Order: sequence, then C-alpha cells, then structure tokens
Amino acid sequence: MERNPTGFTAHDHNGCVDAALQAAEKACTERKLQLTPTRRRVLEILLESHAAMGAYDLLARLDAEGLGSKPPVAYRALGFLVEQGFAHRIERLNAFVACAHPGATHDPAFMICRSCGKVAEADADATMNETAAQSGFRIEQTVIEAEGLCPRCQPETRK
Amino acid sequence: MERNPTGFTAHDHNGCVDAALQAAEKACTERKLQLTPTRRRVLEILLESHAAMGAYDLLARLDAEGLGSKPPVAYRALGFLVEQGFAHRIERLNAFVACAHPGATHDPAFMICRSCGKVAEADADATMNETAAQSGFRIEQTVIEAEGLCPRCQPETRK
DNA sequence: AGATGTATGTTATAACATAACAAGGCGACG
DNA sequence: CGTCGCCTTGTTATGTTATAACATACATCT
Repeated sequence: MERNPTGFTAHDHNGCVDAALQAAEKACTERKLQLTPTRRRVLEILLESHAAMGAYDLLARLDAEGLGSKPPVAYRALGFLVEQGFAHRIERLNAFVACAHPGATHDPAFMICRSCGKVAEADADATMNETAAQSGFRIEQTVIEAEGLCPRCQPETRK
Repeated sequence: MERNPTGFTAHDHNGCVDAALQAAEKACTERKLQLTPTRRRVLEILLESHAAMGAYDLLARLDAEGLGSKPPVAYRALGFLVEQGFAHRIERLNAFVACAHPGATHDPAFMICRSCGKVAEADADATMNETAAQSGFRIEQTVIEAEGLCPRCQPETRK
C-alpha cells in the first residue's frame, strides 16, 4: 500500500491514473459489476487531479461530453464509485475525490488544502498529526466523526 | 473538563443545559459579544437534546416562537454559536449540536448514532476507537478530515 | 447630529441531493 | 425462442441546505 499521502507533492500522475483505473477494472470483474462508460469516465475525470470536485461541476463535464445532463446521472455514478471504494466523499466540501490508495484497506483520513483544494489521502489509524507533519501539511481544522450505534440502539445480541 | 462522552447515557441534563448557558454567557461577557435573544434561544433549543438538528428544523422552531422565519436568521445564529464554540457543526449530517464540553479546549471528535441521532462529543486526541469502546458505541463509519494548507500553499515564512 | 459598528429583516437565488417512474439492454432458464 | 428478472439509464419533478446582497434598526461615541 502507498503510505505517503500523494496529492500535494510532485509524483508520477499518469501512474496514479493507470493504477486507479486498473484497480477499478479488476475489482469490477471480481465483483461482477459493470464499469460502464459513464462510471469509468467519472472516475477518469476525478483522477485528473487530486482536488475534490462537486457533483455539479462533474455533471457539467459529463454534459459537455454528451454523457448526460441530469443530476441523477452524476450522483449515480458517484454513488457507485464511492460504494466500491474507487472514490471518496469529502463531507466538509460536499465533494468527491478519486481514491488515492486503490485496493488498500480503507479507513481513510484526508488532508484538504483550503487554498488549492487538493486532497491528500492517508490512513486513519496513523495519527493524522503525524502524517501531516511528515508531509508538511499545516492542519488548521480537523473533522473527526464516527457514525454507528450507541449502546441503547444496538440490537440486544452482544450488547 | 468532562472527559466521558455524555449524550448516550443517563445524566443530569438540566446540569448540562445550565452549564452550557452559563459558559456561553460568561464567554460573551468576556469577549464583549452579545448573546442576543435569538442566539440564546437557538442555543437553548440545541441543548434540549444531544441530537443534532438541521438548520431548517431549528428555523421552524424559531418561526413558531416568532423569532424569525427566513433561513439567514437560523444560519446567522448558528454561525455565531459555532464560531464561539458553543455549538458544533456535524458535517456528515449537515446539522448542528450544542457543545457538550463548554469551556474545554476544542478539538472535538463525535460519535453519531445513526439510529437515535444522538451525538456524543469526545476529545480528538484520545483515540476515537478507545473512547468508543469505553462508552459502548459501535463505530460503523468514521469521517476524519483535516483542513489546512498544503506545503505549496503555505506562506513562505516558515515553510 | 453624524459616524461607526453590530445585529436584524427580507428577497432572491445558488448549490447540493434524491424520489419516483418509464424505458432499454441483456443474460438465464424453461 | 420468449419472457422473466435484474441492472442500468433517462427524465421529471422536487426536496434540502446555504448564502449573496441589500435595506433597516439600534446603540455608542464624538
């Protein structure tokens, strides 16, 4: 697994793109899912940069290419990619970014540059602060939110 | 500082409310800010439960009480409370919750029950997993997002 | 009174997201 | 071969969240 957060620093971006597309194709084959033209194209667009992209900006691109102009087109493709782990939703931005660690176990943490909008992906179990320090990212604000079931709402089994 | 996440378990809720309101009043006096009727009322409403509340649900309450009916009324009050640390925004839910640790140093982490909607607030520097285990919360999904400046976007001083 | 700062009221619209229903494509199975 | 079921797409309509922009009010200081 790629451990260093890519995105902020120079790197072989074609490599990123190829790796991500190949990983997605492989995973789809294995899972018997279809990486349809629209889905594939959305992933490619997200992969063009490590910045997060809003669903409507994406939709504008799709529209320009004749792939669809209605919001559900974008949201469906994004939903698929996120479900399958090929992309991630960045809650703070209501936006989406291609997964930078294709195939990795996924408990991602993100560093979002509020100036250039680039997003670097790290692993959540590494302390965010440590990873940030290593990559030179200056954290100003962190969003850490776990969702799940509180004690009262858990099914009785194994309370 | 309150270290255990409140919210999921039985506790002296009147105490919560009083402490939070008093802390807010004190902080406003110190900072020479006004805890106006609308602001105060919004905080009180958020404090009624430890669940997160959307801006429009809140607005409906304000409207019913004659305190205003237009979105900016709610967003302004919420913005003020969040800026001052009296409430927090829960990105995943596009919703707001009263601060459970008034006066504490703030690097909060949240546990959100997807069933009852209650939100418990912990400290981010304690490992979330540990805190969750202690309180019996079953984590299903975590959002960890840091925002700041990447190496390229930092002012030259102290790169 | 006039200047300034903070808060509020209001209109309008931007930005993000999904429900619901219709229709097409395609393989499995009888 | 047909038709059934499943997945995917197309489209309409609407719901939900959030902010820009401008006008007004009100207190304080000079």
